[in-house]
Amino acid sequence: MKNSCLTTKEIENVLKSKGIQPTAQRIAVCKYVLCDADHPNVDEVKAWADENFPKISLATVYNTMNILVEVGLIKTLRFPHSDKAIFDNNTSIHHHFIDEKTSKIYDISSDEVEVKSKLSNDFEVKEYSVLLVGNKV
Amino acid sequence: MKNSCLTTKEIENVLKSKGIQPTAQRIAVCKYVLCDADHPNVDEVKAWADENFPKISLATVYNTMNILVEVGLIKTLRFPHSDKAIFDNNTSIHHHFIDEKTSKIYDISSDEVEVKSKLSNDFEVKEYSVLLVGNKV
DNA sequence: ATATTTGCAAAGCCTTTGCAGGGGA
DNA sequence: TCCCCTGCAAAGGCTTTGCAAATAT
Repeated sequence: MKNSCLTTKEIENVLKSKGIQPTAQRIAVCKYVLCDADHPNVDEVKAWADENFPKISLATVYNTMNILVEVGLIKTLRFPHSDKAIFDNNTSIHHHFIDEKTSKIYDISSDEVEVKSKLSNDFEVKEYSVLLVGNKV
Repeated sequence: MKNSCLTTKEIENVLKSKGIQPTAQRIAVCKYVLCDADHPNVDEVKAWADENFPKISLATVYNTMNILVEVGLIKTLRFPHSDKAIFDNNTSIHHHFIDEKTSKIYDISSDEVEVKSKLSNDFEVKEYSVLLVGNKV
């Protein structure tokens, strides 16, 4: 579940609307991260950028990902099986299934897994997500 | 939701039953981690051990935690807000609520949050847990 | 002209590893 | 005795930071 792919112009507008200067590096990263990427970590973003952009440093990739998280265009995920941050361009409520063997992450829609809270009112829930672990056949 | 506190003898037996040599350091760590600890990270385990045990190295703490995870006495958790591993001595199905402001983790029982999966059969779910984020008042 | 961003390298955490010394079976 | 465990220090992986040069407004 991703944003449909955006043109360069559209990415520029998205960034500007969030108060982010649309530099060439940031646009390049966004092209991948907001469109084609599927739960990438920083290495994957860097690898894609190295192939599709003249020059970008790892520091700039980190910097850009952090900015995108700050303005809410993407979210950071962390799962027990890895200490690397993983990024998700789907910022609405949904869940994740991780294949034990391959570590591949599958997005699971809210329709597919239903969560009913009976928590007392002193827990003000702002967001939630289910992590499912198992085998995908 | 924790194991009720165990005597040294009981911890020794637990470790032996898992094929782990009950050394003094391991017993000390277990006293904290299997009983009193509430979602500790390694630093907290080390700090506790420094106060309650003559001498233990950070490497041994890491080593012991990894062993406890391997034999299933505890589980590793990771949450988006921190890159540190967090350990949970409750190994049965339950959920977690994180207070946005304090980062305190609350255990949520399966009774309090119900999960219903409508996933197709090619997702073989072995375990699952819900992460809730918000404010605790 | 001014402020922001980039790239590089260094530094900072968290965690693992190598190895010599020590202790338990 | 032999093997495993511990502690220390070094190394490794991920991420952030400092700063000078380059770029954008």
